[in-house]
Amino acid sequence: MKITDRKTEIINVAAKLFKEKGYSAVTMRDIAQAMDIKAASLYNHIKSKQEILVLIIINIAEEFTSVINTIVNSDDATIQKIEKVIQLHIDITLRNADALACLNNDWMHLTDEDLSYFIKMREDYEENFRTIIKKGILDGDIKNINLEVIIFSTLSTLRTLYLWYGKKKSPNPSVLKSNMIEVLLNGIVTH
Amino acid sequence: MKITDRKTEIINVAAKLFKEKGYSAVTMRDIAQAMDIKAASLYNHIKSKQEILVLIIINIAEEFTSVINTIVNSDDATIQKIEKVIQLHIDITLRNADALACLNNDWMHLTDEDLSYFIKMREDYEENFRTIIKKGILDGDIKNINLEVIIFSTLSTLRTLYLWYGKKKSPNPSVLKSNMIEVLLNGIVTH
DNA sequence: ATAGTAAACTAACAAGCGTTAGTTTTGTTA
DNA sequence: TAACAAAACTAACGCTTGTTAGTTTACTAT
Repeated sequence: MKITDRKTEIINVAAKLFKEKGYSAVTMRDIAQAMDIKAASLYNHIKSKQEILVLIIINIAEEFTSVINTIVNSDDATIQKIEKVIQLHIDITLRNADALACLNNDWMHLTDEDLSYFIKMREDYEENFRTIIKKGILDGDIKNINLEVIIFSTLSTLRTLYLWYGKKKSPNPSVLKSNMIEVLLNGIVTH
Repeated sequence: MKITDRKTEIINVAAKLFKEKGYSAVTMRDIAQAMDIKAASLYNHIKSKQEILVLIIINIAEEFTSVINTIVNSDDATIQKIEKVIQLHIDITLRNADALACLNNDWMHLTDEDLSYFIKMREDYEENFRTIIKKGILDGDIKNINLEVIIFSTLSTLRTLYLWYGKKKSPNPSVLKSNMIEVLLNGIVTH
């Protein structure tokens, strides 16, 4: 068994291209060219273009689903739970930014069961996060302002980390984590 | 002169479709069908598919550019400037969410001068926002943590407002504004 | 009514798409 | 070295794409 077989290579190369131009604008010939082979050769390893997309997106979505379930069911305090969610997004961004970009931008090109499975996971993820925040508000740890504003302000920032992190002026991962926690929890204004 | 001529209609319909599936996945036949005409008829009004994309994106980008320049050059305090930037993003989101989605997701399908013009405007926009925050840090109004974390945490949230605002549980525009200001400036934790 | 124009139509094009079939090359194992 | 499997290749398919040419319809102003 090779460390990375050819199929995994295809998926990684495709994810990178999908990140740059989007699923629909990337052709099988583009992917092949990036691997220095012909398009037809790809089909020795994968079933279809769709399969590539599914493998990129569903794996990551399942990881998010699994980890947030653990966090929700833990007996951490609300603030600790939120910090772990932040940690989760940073971890996956660092490990697989291309796939994350693909999940964010191209999920709507999934079809049938894959699409509904993904949407279900995304809804459940948001509902889990909502549960965490709701309890925080009830306990007086989180401000009692519109729930959706809190949920999506936070998730938007975490979900689009891949868009900017890695450019020259960005901090190292541990500074990133502490700064993200500070900004998302306590804001940017001195007090 | 009609209130909305046919060309404007095409642009609005196209923006909506681009928001749902992305520029590359939407065909001229899709746009035509949504208007109950044939694809060839579109060419009585527009020059090409590319032109539609350019008209959708560049208009909005220029509006962002223009307004943030006014804000930067005003003599408002830093916090007021940030509040005006938040206002700007909310305004455009409410008025033209489809075009905003298109700008966020499909700008890379612009070509040549349009592409470089857009990238220049986006860089200038971020640099203007950076200038505001830098002064805030210097004056002691903004926390002295990594500049890029502050910039992109804030901009990420503002830029992806269109993704969730308008769903059932979201607040009315004036509550949205005050809550966004509270969350982005002071965070979500009680103190 | 006639002329003129705006905006629709039909038909078709060349290029590019994902994918398949059948064949050749490459590398490993008996 | 002969046999086998993995992974590349060439060639082509049926379909869709953006777009053009030429024509017809619908409306407005003379």
